[in-house]
Amino acid sequence: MNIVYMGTPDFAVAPLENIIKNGYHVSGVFTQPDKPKGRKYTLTPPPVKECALTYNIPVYQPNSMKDGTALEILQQLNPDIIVVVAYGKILPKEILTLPKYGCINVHASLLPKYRGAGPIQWAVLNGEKVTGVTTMNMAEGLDTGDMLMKAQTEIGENETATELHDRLSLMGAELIVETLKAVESHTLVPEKQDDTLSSYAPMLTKDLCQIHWSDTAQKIHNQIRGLNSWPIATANVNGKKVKIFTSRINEQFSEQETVGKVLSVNPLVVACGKGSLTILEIQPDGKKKMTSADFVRGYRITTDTVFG
RNA sequence: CGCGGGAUGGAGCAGAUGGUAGCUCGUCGGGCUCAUAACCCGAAGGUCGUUGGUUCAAAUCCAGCUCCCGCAA
Repeated sequence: MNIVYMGTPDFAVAPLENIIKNGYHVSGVFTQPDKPKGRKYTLTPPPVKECALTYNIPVYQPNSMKDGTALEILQQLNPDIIVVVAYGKILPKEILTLPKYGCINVHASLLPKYRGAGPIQWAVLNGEKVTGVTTMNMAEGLDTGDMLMKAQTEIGENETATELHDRLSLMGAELIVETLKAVESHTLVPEKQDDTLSSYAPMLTKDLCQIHWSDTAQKIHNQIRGLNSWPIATANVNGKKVKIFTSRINEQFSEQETVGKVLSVNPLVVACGKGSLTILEIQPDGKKKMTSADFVRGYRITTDTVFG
């Protein structure tokens, strides 16, 4: 089977590799153009590109999928199927219908829930207990295609979006290969999505970062987990901004405390609207990430300190 | 040349107006405890990122360089 793969970030690397390792022929990889990154504004290739190059697979990075050049390339590659994993571009109908078996996509949620660009993070932010990956036949709508296979997993109480991301990436890698095998043996039974159960998970923005200590400890904990590793939940201490990377829910100290007040310094515990949070990893503005113990020492945190 | 913060013993930080380098920890030794991440006593450990300049004298002032980080993309 001749496959063209489309994907961009880390999430899409494992699935690509697993497809290759299972002996499928990947004749071309589409990925987003290199983008300037970091303070020095250096042009950085997307992870999928670097991966594809190590396997000597031709890489294509069109700016647009709609101007016809992508279509031309695809016609030459003549894939039996296109596999799309977090590519980041909408495919026009001409491309969706080009391959014999169409385009299939791996999405990091149990569809129809969490359609969109941020399914993993939003599942954590909302405190979901279970999530998974879904493969589907791509349709013109965003993540609305008929579902092919699913795999589900529990979200750990303290699991961060980063950790979940990595696990789902591996699950997606397994599931896409299973799906491809099923495509070949024609044993798939596509299942329509129930649109009434759907929800949308947009890309994260920095508006979500600020912690409101009047929220429940559970909600803030979800916020911290879900925004890790980007864009990271933030708070203010003694007039300085800090990023909070890791926390644990603390049921004790729940009542009648000023919200945001430091209840304990070792370990560092902060009062919330309901319950309290133990802070484990924190990063002051302009500094490196450090343990809360180091933070308490260097920044003179006492039980009179109040987080804002 | 996008904006800004920073580089001080193993860790995190203080060190206005230049003149013996400190704090909270950690480490090592000892003590007290049935015991302890607790407490008490003592010790070791720093070319103050790098190069040059100003000065009788610079961690502290000036310039260049390297690296780290936040914002913006």
